[in-house]
Amino acid sequence: MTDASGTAGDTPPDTNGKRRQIRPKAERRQQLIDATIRCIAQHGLSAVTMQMVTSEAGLSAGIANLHFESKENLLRETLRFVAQEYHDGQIDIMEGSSIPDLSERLDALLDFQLGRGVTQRQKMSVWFAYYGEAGARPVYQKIVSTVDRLAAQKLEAFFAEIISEGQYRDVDSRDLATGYSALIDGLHLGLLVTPRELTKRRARSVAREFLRRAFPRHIR
Amino acid sequence: MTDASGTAGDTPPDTNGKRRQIRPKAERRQQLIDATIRCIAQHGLSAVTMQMVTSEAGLSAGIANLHFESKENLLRETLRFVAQEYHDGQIDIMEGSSIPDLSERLDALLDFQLGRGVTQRQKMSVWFAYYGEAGARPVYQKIVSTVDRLAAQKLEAFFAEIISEGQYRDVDSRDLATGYSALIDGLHLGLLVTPRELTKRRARSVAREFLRRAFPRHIR
DNA sequence: CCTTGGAATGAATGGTTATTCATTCCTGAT
DNA sequence: ATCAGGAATGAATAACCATTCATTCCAAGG
Repeated sequence: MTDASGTAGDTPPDTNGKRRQIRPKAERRQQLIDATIRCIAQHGLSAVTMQMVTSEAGLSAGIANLHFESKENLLRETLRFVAQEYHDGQIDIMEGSSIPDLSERLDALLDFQLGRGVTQRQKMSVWFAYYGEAGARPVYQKIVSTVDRLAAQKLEAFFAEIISEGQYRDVDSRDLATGYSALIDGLHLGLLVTPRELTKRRARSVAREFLRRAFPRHIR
Repeated sequence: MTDASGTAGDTPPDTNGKRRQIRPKAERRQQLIDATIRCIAQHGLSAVTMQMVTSEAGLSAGIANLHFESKENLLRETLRFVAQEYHDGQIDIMEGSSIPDLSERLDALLDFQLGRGVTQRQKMSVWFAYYGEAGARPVYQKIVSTVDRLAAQKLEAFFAEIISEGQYRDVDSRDLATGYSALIDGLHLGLLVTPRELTKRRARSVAREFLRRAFPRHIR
């Protein structure tokens, strides 16, 4: 980790080294949130300390309390960020005028939900760490509920479009959306806890099968 | 909670009061595990302290370290207990010669998985609290994996029976079992985190719908 | 009734951690 | 080049917590 400040040049234009750096507030906050995510993934939510986070961010001990008022605040904002990121991604795809074909859009959604970005252990760990605490912390429940509700509505509307286009009978878009969301959550859980038994490839195939049974004319 | 020791009798046969009570080792262990479950559900895994647990159990501070060597041990044994209980219940039903009819057995399984016993907030909270930490703690992963694998095999075999009896085509029992398990997990998660949006009744209906689409001649 | 093994207690201990704040020293404005 | 504002630092502090163990006292056997 000791980088090359080498011999002569003492103030090179690069941004590394141990010199104190002053950065915009927003940037520091994000830097700390990112570090928090890594720490939760690596050590588990219950083992995360402020020292750990600030050290992971490469900053000094007191800085997290400077930018977030308390540890609780930092954790809350970290959850908010992860939840937002996930749901924004989903909604972007579902509203997406970028992909006019419904079949392709369905595929894109599946790709996003079980693809590289979301199923990185890091993000999944954070996700479920908070879920685990949600039963006891109304604050967490509220954050997740808020973003979740919007995503659920969009998904329901999206499924309704597909049902209409495919003339599917005996299918309720709301129940189907709930089931699909639950299935995806459950698959994420499986990927996190029993990666040996459930590979990413098989998770995708299982989810695809669910959709195929509901929308046979839109999948495959 | 102060019960009727009433007036005179100072050594009644009841087990209450504040008097020091000596009990078998196994009983104390279970008492502490039960208290741990209640504490995790109420305060969240990361907030549980030994004081909290022993006080909840109505015992003295040092007793948890006496019967379990450490806090880590207590938490590990608590997870093992909850995992066992859940999977034993499932397996009992699936192996159940007590219910010969496959349709009825399927219903019984659903009843168990989304019925009173399992979906009590207490048990769900504990379940997901550990899942949240599993990403960072191989010990937890192992405990869950072990019981999970057995239950998954039984479920696959059970589904295979149904597929055979119903002559269902284009259905893979393994993928279906994985999907069903994931769906149930996801529904539990929804019941825990967003109880406002997902009622127990609707969760059951969603799961039932999944099974009906796979085994139309066995459901309804 | 007395004795004794060991279950249970709870005050004390030592280690850990969130938070504070006096000090340092970048950085942009003048 | 100088200066003021405030971002960043990190040592100090106070609170908390798991664990220990000397002491207490229940209960079974004699």
